[in-house]
Amino acid sequence: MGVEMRRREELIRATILVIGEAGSLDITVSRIAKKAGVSPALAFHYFGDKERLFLASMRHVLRSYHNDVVTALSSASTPRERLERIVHASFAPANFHRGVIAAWLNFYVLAQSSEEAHRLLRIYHSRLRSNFVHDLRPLVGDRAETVAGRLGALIDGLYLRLVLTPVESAGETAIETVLATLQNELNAAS
Amino acid sequence: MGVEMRRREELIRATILVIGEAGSLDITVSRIAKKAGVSPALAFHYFGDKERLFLASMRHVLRSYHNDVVTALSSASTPRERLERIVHASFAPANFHRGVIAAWLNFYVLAQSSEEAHRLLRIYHSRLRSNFVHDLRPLVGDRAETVAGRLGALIDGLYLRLVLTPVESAGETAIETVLATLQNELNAAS
DNA sequence: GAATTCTGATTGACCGGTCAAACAATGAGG
DNA sequence: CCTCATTGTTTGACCGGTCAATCAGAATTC
Repeated sequence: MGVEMRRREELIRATILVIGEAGSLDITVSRIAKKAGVSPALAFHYFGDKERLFLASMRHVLRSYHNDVVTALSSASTPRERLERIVHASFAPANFHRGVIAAWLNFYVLAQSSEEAHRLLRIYHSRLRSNFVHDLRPLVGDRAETVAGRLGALIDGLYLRLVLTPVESAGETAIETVLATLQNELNAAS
Repeated sequence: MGVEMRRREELIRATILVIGEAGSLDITVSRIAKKAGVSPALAFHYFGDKERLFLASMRHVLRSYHNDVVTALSSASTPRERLERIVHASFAPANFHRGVIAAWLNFYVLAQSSEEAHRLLRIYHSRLRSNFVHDLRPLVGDRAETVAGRLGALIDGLYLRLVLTPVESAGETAIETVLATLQNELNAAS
């Protein structure tokens, strides 16, 4: 039983790596399988088709990010502190590997033609939004929705630009940017 | 001589349309040619290969955006007014068609594997940045660079989310968002 | 009739997906 | 212990289809 799981994880890991190398979804299942040390047929056996393999990989990324956020929030008390934790988690090192960023970008592309990808992406958006809103409410009142939307867009935009400049310190800079914008919004609300 | 130009423009227009329909670059030259009312071979004759056709289309989009900005700036006087014009131009209706947005998104994807796409994208980034910096300098002094980066990332992020929710009024909302963020930054600087 | 514009036909390579069968692990019956 | 059957795991070989790119030459223009 454990064999199947190990193979699935191996293939998912390989998928992210190969997407990082290619920068796009224009990759072959053979290449992924080779990186996973397995025959292409096995990938089809476990995942059905190429799209499902990619979606499984993306679900893995999403779950990982979600866990980071939950963990970060568990030890925070004040709304302000919780907001900062969310921002930090959003730019955690685990999300900063080439493959993960490239996968995100291509996830947006796929969301335009795949119903399932679209669904998953909306879940991510609404989770992020609701996390923000929950802790913004006590600080900015009914502007919480608006501010949450802005911060979410800013985070996505910063990631988008990261695709081009994979600098090591970019994570810290991005965090500062979002936190400064948050601070501006808090000032504006008072 | 005018024939070649007309065909090129027709093919570029068709390329943007087809990208909009598919949401990705995973499209065939045949499909583009058919939409342009021309044989696939002609597309190869004029553009050499598929990538060059797409890059030409993207150059067209970039040039069009640049013209919008220049026009908008020509009739603005104060720095504040100029900044607002840039933001408005960035969300001008011409950029709001499905195809253009999808092309932008896939442009980022291609920039990871195509040197030329990467180059073009950097040009766009540095132009936008320098436009912003020029008019931010008198308003926020040496924070101009930082603020310009933030606004640029925010614009890109808003576009990214537009891919998912092609609402008509999204343009107005996006403009308000960026202008509000700008206002916050101006307040913070004083 | 020369130059330009354009196409139909073709090709050669590649790739997603299938399938039948080999191989390994487990365990029940003797 | 040793069959032997059952189930899960894995692969090599293969196929149908697609598509970018080519090319020789037809149509059109000047």
